Amino acid sequence: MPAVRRPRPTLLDVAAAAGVSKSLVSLALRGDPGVSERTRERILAVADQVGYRPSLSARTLKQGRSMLVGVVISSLANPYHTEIVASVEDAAEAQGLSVVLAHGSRERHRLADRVQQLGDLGVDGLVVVSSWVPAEVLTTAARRAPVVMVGRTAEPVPGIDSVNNDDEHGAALVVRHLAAQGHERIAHVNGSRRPAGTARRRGYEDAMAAVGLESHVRTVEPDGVAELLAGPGRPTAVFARNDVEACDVLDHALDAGLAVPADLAVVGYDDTMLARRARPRLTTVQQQREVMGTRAVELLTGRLGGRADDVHEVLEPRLVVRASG
Amino acid sequence: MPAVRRPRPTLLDVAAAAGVSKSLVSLALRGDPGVSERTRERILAVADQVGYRPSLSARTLKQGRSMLVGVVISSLANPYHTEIVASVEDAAEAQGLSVVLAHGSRERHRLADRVQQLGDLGVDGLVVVSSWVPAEVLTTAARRAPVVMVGRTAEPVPGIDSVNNDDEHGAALVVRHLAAQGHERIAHVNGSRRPAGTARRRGYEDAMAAVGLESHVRTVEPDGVAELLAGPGRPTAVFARNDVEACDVLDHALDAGLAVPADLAVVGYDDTMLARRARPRLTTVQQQREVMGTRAVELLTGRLGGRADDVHEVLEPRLVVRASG
DNA sequence: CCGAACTTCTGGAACGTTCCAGTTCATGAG
DNA sequence: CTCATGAACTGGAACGTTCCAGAAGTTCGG
Repeated sequence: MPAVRRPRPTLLDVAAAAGVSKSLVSLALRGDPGVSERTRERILAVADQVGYRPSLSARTLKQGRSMLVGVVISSLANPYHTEIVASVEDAAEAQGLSVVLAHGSRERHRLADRVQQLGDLGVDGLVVVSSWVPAEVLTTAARRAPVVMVGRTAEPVPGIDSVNNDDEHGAALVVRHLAAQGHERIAHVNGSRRPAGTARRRGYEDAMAAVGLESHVRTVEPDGVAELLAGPGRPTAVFARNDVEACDVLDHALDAGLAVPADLAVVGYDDTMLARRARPRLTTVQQQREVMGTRAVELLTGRLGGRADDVHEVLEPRLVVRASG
Repeated sequence: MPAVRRPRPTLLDVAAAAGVSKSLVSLALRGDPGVSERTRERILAVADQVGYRPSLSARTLKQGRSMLVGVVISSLANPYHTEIVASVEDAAEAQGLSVVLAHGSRERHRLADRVQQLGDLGVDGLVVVSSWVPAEVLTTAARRAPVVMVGRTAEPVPGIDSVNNDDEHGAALVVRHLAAQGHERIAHVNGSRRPAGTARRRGYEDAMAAVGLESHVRTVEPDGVAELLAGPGRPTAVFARNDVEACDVLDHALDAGLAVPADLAVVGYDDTMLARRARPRLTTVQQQREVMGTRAVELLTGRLGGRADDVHEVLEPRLVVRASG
């Protein structure tokens, strides 16, 4: 099989083979009612037989829309992000939109490049699952197609919608849960200066104060965990800013010979598959991921329908209590 | 900021604003040497100022190529797949190609749809990171753009190149390693009927025979692990077909009160981040993932350069010994 | 001072669609 | 028999690029 790559057949080829005009082929393939049953069938058969496939570039160029939603994600390694992507995809598909994914790991400018690239491709909307994209890049992109930030909302950017969970509230849920179990020395592991991290830290601090534990507030960087668990006044509970870091805490606890949750309660955030795999199973905060995807796509179509005012959707997170604390 | 979406500026708009012809703008933006320095700078400035961005649909339509590589992946949840994608992306970028990703989880036909879709989009090459795509879909796709299967190679498909590791050999490495440590009752957990699973099973069986342990060959489905570890003649070592299932084995060992590796050695396959996170750290088989991406892109460009014969690249896997066995 | 050679720029055709304005032809009302 | 109606189909323009052939303008050897 020599795998000869000849120029792909076009509408004209199909038209010639079927003995009709290109316009009629176009109409038939798109299921236009004004084509007689007999001819439609014949055209479909011919198209199939010559292996015709439409050119999305040509269609996009002519129609000015692509029926494509671009999704930009900063890392494929973070299950939280990828799980959101899946929910966006399901929602888009339900609207007859297809999703193309781009990820720009490592450097920040690569992410920005990918946003532009998807824009150049002609997507009808853009979902950004990362707070790591400069605001001006988003604003520029939004001149051509609506943009929604999902899951990792940065400061609101004018003209850009967002869907997120209430990180402060989620953190408060954790603190109240731990406090209710009698924990007082509740530490927080959080090395992030980005919006979600900041909000969770603030939620932790405020909630600690609200339950009268402000004197026990103690926030450490991820690489300070070993030290945190070694000291004499070590905490009885640790709330980590996400599941990944919670797993690291579990790991350190194991090294330090601490039983979880007997000696140390550990709680994460995001309810990713890491939480469901960890031993003991991780107590964590669940965001409504499927709702996120659905709402994101709704916001896009809303913009395409002409809505001009910004919408910032905030979903209520839910505490999932498992074995770790 | 009302986020008004006006029609994007085109070459003609830039040309008008700069007082030159559209052709010259095109040349200037693409860095053609036949444009005088002065004019180029002026054009670039104007383009920037009106916010011009090229239309990839128009360019692809005219040029017949998109400088895009499509990557199709069956699941974002499998770290093995996503880590391959990252390596493909790096390699493509180094060649001036951009990557668009599509994933079709769940049903098989969705995956096939995404392959077609990327083809319709006009990608110059397709990398399929999944053995779950029907051969005839690949063959059809290959008529328009070269296709390479990576990492989960199915039976060779005529006209389709592939890059994979030697699963049989990898399995043999594991068996030899365990046997050398004195293990005899080495069981195999493998519920996959797909090519990689089958090859690893065969590699396990053959290697067991080669070290004189054919009487201890015992292969179980993933849901038979609890039973496997409970019985009286339980194995002293388990080789799982991938890291995910190895982690499940670790989980069951914990439930059964077995110490790893003292009571039970556990070995995985793929060397994903799961192996690096598990406790104890998982002994596993590493495939040369970066090489995979590079070779995959090389195979694509080779085809684009006119190569007609199929290439099936087989990389040698490497055993990574960690704490679990 | 002619024209060759080069540099710099331009206009139009083409890529594969969609869409609009028609055209053709049969049907049936008057 | 005529003409309006509608069903079925067609031709050409347009979308935003690229690319080719060629048009200006400039330089320079003879």
